[in-house]
Amino acid sequence: MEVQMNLTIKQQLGIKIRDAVKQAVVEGIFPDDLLIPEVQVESPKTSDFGDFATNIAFSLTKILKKSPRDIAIIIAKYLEQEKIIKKIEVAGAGFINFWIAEARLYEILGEIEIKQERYGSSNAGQGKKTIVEFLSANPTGPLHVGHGRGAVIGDVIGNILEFCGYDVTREYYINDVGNQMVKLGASLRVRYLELLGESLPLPEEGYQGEYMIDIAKKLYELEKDSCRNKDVMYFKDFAMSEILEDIKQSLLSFGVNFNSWYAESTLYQEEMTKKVLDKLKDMGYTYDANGALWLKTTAFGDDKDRVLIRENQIPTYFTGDIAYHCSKYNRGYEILIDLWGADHHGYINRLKAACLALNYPEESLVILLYQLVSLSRGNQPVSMSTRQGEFVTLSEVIQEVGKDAARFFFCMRKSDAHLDFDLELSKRQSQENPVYYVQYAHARICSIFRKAKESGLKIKSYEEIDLSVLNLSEELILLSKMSTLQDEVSGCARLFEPHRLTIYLMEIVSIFHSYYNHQRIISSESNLTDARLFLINGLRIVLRNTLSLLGISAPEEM
RNA sequence: GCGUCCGUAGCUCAAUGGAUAGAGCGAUGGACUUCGAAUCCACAGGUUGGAGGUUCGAAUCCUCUCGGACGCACCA
Repeated sequence: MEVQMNLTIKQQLGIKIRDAVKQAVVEGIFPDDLLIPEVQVESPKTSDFGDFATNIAFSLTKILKKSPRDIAIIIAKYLEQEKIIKKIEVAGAGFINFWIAEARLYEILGEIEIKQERYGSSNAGQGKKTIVEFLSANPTGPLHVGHGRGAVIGDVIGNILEFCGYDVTREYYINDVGNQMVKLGASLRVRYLELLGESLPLPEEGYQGEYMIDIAKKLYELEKDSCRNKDVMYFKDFAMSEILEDIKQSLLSFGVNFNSWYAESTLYQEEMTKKVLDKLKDMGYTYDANGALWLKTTAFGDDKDRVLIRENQIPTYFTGDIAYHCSKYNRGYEILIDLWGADHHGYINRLKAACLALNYPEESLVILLYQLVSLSRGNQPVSMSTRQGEFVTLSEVIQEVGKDAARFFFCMRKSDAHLDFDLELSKRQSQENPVYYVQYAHARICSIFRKAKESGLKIKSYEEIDLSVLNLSEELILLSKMSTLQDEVSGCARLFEPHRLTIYLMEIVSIFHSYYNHQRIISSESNLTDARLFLINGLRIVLRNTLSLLGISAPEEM
């Protein structure tokens, strides 16, 4: 069998199953006009049900008016001779279970040897220009733990899409315009004047956090008392650039890399906002009422119309956001992915409505939500108000539990589920955190190779090794699991669900640990040793590639 | 009041509409003279909040209901 470079085993099976159904049609066993449903090939939950399984018979029962079991038997008959299938079985009410031929499983190792760090990648995205906008936390304070979740999910989605062949930009939208920024400047001004001996009250809803005092001290060190008469805008600019610098630093230590920072103020400088407003007016989707300018978002599925320009003639945040999304389209992006905290969900319809009004294709804008993180320390809830300055910063958490553990933790959960981050628990369990379970497997494999090297063993190439000695069920299960990496990654990309990768890792690593505890990799049988070393080297690459998508290190020693 | 999301083992969470609902933590009992015990093995733990419905089949979809989180601005 030649090394199959393009299709995964799962994909191959899907095609063969479809062909089998077609063949049954050709031979008149199934009716000519049969509409073949999409073939679903799944990894069964237990290996008793084989390497893969399909439920195709169930989806045909209604059309064919036969029992699923009878249909399964018919289809299975056409697949018996397939070379990649070792054993086929009709089970349960009509599942078809497949065991894959060893020779096909061994090819996985050949494919890994060739592809190395690209193993698991694909070209599903066909280079489509994609922009993932995430985090976009207001530059009014340091990032807190809650931000960590959005940062990691966005970052990993970016990695996954890239690995699937999309041309990805990660962008941070900086809200540097508006009332809150004025309050930020005013708050700094008060803190600065305090240092000069003038005591003033903080502004209403000002920023009370201690970091503002630090920033004031820094300003004082640089400028002494020369800013006494500067206006609020001056203080705003200083505070914002300090805070942004701090945010960038936190992200760097968290392994999150944005390659684009887009300031809201740019939209006004480039008159994007005005252009968009004109366009919406020309299209007849706006009207005046109560002294304000409104957009008829209700015509596109929103609950109520929304204000574009307030009575005081200042555009709303919404207007800026429409212009911002136009700018993404204008910059040539075909797929726009926005990742928002779930507290913004009420905003979705409004933005989608605006993009529809401007004739952008509906499916090109994907808005993803992640549920907020509630923080607790033991049973005590911890407040996370930026304004009042009570929060645990992301940097502190990274320092306490480590980048890898924090990233893994945030990725373990489905993003639309609430997440309770218990600081006590995460610290207490830090040594037993699942991330170590995965990393330990990688380190263990590396350790075996150090041992092998000491004994003068080398990794031979795919061509040189007799892999047929790998015939234990654990070895075959491991291989079949390794074969699904690309399927897993593209599933994550399709559904925007990065947490599947952590689950994949846990599953495959648990097979490995068990295997390791029961079998010796390096033994006196040299053929077996060569083959097993080659097997775990392939696994090492699978682990490394998956961890790298998650932005988690794959240590050689721990 | 309206809307969105969530409710699964003691705890934190998995499970494309599929087979006997699974992991980890925690509890209990075992496994290092041998490639790393951050591991493995065994055992226990459930009316998937509740009630109806849809169908070959529901934790998943629909309706109602109970609990929780978050939204419902001419704030950002």
